[in-house]
Amino acid sequence: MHDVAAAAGVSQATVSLVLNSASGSRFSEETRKRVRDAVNRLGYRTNAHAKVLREGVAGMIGFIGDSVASSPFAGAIIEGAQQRAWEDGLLLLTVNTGGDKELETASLDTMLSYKVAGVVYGAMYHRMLEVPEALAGIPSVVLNSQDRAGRLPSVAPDEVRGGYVATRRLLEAGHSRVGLINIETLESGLPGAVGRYEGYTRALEEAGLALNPAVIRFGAGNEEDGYRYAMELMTAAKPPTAIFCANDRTAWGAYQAASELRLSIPGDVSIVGFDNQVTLAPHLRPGLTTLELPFVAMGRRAVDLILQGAEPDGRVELMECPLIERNSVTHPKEMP
Amino acid sequence: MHDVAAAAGVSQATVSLVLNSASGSRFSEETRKRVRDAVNRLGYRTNAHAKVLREGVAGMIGFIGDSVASSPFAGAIIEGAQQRAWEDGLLLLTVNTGGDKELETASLDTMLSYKVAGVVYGAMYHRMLEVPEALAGIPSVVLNSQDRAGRLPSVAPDEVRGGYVATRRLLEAGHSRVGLINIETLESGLPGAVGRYEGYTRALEEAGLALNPAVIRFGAGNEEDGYRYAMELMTAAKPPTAIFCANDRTAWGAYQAASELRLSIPGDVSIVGFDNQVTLAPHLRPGLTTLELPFVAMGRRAVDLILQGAEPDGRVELMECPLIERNSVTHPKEMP
DNA sequence: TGGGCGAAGTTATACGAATAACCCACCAAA
DNA sequence: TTTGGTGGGTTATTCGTATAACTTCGCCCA
Repeated sequence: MHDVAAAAGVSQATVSLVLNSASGSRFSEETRKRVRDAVNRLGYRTNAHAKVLREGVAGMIGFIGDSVASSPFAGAIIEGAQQRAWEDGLLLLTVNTGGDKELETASLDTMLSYKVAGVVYGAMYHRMLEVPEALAGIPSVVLNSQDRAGRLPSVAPDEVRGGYVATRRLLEAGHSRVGLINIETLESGLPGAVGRYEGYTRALEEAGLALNPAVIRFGAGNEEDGYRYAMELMTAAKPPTAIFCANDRTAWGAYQAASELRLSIPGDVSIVGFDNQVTLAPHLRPGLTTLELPFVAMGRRAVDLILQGAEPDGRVELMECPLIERNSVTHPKEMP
Repeated sequence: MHDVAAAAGVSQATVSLVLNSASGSRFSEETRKRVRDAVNRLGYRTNAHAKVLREGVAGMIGFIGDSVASSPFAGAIIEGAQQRAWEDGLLLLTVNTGGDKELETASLDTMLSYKVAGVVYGAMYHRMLEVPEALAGIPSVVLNSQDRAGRLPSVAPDEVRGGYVATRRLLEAGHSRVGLINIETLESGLPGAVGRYEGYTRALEEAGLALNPAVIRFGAGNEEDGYRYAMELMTAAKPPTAIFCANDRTAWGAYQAASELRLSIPGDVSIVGFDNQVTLAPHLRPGLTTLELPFVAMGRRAVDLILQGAEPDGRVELMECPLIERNSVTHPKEMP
């Protein structure tokens, strides 16, 4: 900057003031031009560290994730966060801890050294987690999970509403025997599993239908169990006419079962999934109607909160999972 | 740091020297202890910006990607890069441009303001690309792609060798009629498509087999085309006994065709894929034998090069794609 | 007796920018 | 003539750290 000043024949302070033009038309147009020319000529770029040193806070937001970047889908979370950050001219300082607590502490420490404006603590899948104490010191929010201690604000998908919407979609198509292949809830206590189940029961209840254990199964959330339980359900005496699979992989398994039983989807059985996995849902035949986890929106929202100062008020913001219509749902074949 | 100095009853310089202990046993053990105690008591953390300001270069590496973070698989590239960077205590400053050139320029500019030690310019899939000029100024490497201008060093998968290994795997199992469903090469010029094809032809040649256009197809690399062309190949007069599908999605399509034709994999036809997509390859039945794109290794290697200074020597480092054995390959049914 | 030396610290300065406070010339109004 | 205001700058200081250069003290040896 001193070089620029010299080249423009003014003082360093003038250069700074002109560049940040905070002070309106404090300087003559001619001087301003000389400064700008010199800047371009010398290819000057302001040193961000000097700036931060003076101002106290950096134009960076820390992002700590367990394995977010390498997870096939949750990566979109980073994209959302980064988009939002950039809208305010901030960059993301990212770390994938892979669950390594030591790395987590150390990298968080480094981030704090860099005076990040805040920290997003993201998780690969929705759960309750322990957050590092050091986060208490600066604006921070838990993303795609919730702070077990209930202190930091969290942003997470609205699983209950998701389960409700999925089920309603089937009910409104005219189905009354709606099966469910969920992820095991009790042991895992996963908000996704618990919430989707709750949404399912709520929708049935609201429609005046009784919960029927005969058409409900709990599995591991993979295609094996999807296959196995769909097989069970569809070969039973009174098979359901529609199944809500609490994730897309389970739905894939159900597709395989249907194919093996020579049942058509959605002709013989309608299916709704959950997750909208881009490598799967659009490519199944027929395309899978499913709910999308709003990763990008959640990422954006988390940074939003940081930029607003993110008090540790323990609030949990649940974001809606949009229904993605494809072709796996229709009305039941015959209304018995 | 001045506070720490005051608390320990020494000068700021002493604190700095003790903390960086570069000067060996310059200070008495007692003084060192007093300093360390004061540091802990006050929860002092060195200000990274002041440090960078003095030293000129930051402990950060920039990562610019087109859509790497949001791509379901290439995200692993970031993980590798970050792992390697952290081994030297550096953090990653990441940006996803989504192809937006303006954002790219602007964020790169910001990174340079932050005096990053280098920049990794990563791509979602292997191709030739234009790199921003500003990269010329600092150590930088192109990752999972190549610099069209041939200036920056690149790290990319060895597609030719991958195609060769895949094909050899089938030849060594005893197949002599090995089909290929590749991605269209001519128009796209994609290194992946071109390279895998070359590897295929090389393996056949080496085995003394003639290239047989009747068992070769070029598609879009999706499951539709995989299905269609596998159908064509397997219903022909002399069907191949094995097919190398140049990506996993194509292989998935081939599985569907086989299923429809009531052909068993690998009993009636062996299949090798490419990509080792974690959401797909292990979940197909039978598990798909395929080649893995070495994302983590490539990410690591790119940062390695940066840390070594990464001269713009235009070198291209090709990294081997490991063969992932599952259950889609066996020897041909009968040797005609 | 004084010079040399090592141990243990301290002082002073630079890194690059932002900004409060000051300065000076010139003009208008009293 | 004095006072005051204003346009157009400049000077000096601050942020937090690293480190070269210097100081001080005690001890040993010629």
